Amino acid sequence: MMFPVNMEEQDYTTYCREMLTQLMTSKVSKVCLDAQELILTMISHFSLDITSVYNWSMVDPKVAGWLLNPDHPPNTFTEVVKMLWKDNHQECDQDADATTLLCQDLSQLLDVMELLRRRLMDCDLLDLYLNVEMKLTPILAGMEYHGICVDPQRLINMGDILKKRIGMVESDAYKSAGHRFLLSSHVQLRTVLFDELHLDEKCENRQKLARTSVNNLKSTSESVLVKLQHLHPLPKLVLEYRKLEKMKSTYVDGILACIKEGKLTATWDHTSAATGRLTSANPNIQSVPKQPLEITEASNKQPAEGDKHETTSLCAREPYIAREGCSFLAADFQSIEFRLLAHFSKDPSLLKVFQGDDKKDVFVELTSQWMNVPPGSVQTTDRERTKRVVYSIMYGVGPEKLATYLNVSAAEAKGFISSFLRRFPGVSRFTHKCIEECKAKGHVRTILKRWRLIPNIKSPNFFLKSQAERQAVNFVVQGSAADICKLAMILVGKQLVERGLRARLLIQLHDELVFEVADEEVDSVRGVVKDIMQSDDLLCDGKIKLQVPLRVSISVGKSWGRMTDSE
DNA sequence: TATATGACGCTAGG
DNA sequence: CCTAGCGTCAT
Repeated sequence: MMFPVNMEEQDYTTYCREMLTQLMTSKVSKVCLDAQELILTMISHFSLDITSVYNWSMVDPKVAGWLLNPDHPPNTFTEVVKMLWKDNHQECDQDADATTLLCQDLSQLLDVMELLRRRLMDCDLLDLYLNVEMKLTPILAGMEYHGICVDPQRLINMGDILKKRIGMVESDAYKSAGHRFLLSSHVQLRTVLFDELHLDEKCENRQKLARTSVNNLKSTSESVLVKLQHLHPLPKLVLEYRKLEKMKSTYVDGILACIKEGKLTATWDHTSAATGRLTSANPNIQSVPKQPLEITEASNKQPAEGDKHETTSLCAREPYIAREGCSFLAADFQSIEFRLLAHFSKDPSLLKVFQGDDKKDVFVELTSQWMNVPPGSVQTTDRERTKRVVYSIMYGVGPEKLATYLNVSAAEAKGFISSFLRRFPGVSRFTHKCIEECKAKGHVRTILKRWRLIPNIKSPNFFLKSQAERQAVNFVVQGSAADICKLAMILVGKQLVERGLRARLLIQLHDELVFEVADEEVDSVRGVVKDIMQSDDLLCDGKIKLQVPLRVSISVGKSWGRMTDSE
């Protein structure tokens, strides 16, 4: 590349912008470590329009390394080199000189990428790499650049309300425990609950209380406190304290700390989830609570009237506001993981649940099929239970954990699972197929051939082997859903640009996309987004056929906390 | 004595 | 099942 020296600064910037833009849109292969960061830098530095970077294409060695070994992605170029080198010459493992030399010489970048390309090809991952992952990179850079507007004053107000309430709950907790202690410390709480108050011994019909996973100590988690809350006032107070504290520390103070120049800019990480999902950090915007937190605020105006309480509802998503003249538009794949389970299992009864009327509630339909009762007479509790059972099977969790979710005995939970699997035998066939495939090949694959290596599938250790089996099944479902959502991001992005619509993707919540849209274009964008996400062509121009239709629900609002369904 | 780091437990989202 | 992030507690 040539850079002229005798140029005015403005001309120079223009020159660089033009040249780099031409380079980026050219057919020449460009290898770039951390391509997402480069694109973001270029957008900011040259004030480029996001839409102009969507067709940039580069290849990034780190993303390639992650696809090849998603559980241990390389974090630096050195690690990429090590990864290739280790696998190619396993015998001469200890020769560090060659490695460091290779890393220092960036002229090796092309060779490394060529090696990676060959490995991707051999592993049948090249198509996924070039046509999905690398096309996603500019979209992620755009999301980082765009950011989200947050009203800091709203957050500060929420923080004040929370602080007041936390103080009250704290003093109530000290009273009921009989002394002060660090309420946020699970270690101290454990001694108070079990050594001082002996609540575990008083527990009704000797329910099994959860243990901590590493040290096998008595747990103080939510499921335990729920079981203890009728024996003593303290557990309930701790539960409330934790909810308030979580909200304040993570979703008020934590978010406030991430606001820069009036907007929230999260980092979107392409390679940190082994399942192929995206993650966001600083802040993790994917975990901002959906459900509002109900708090009872003691009225301080009329203390004479005694027990007057006001209940306030705090919604963590409320302070997220669309820019002037814009609205948020959220598009949500309805129970996509469950639909994929039906697709993979090919179970006729399960498939039937997703065919026909879109307005039907799938969990009501499923409960009806399972229990042999008409959909009209399915109870809400039965519906919830069905949902839990389905997700437990998909996640591969055993009867013990399902029992804690449902608050029933392990034997009952086991009964639900086996009854479900008897009624929908395709599901068992699918899970067994996953496990067998994994045993035979050492890995499993998603619908777009993304893979995960699971060596523990042959472990002699029962716990490790069982965990590996759950991971194998879960990866196929969760990873395939991630694949489909990535395709949606790419195709919707492309279509919006082609139609010249002013809609920008802000957030991806695994099975949901949130856009910011100019008010006058909401209707057009809604149409485009829904059509594409529900289209049979979404999966590689229809080359891959799903056994079930995908359904998308749309909601629109000025605040992320107040979104209303929209046909 | 003061502060940095890593393991652990818990909980928000999906 | 898999993420991020906050808080304790030991080192």
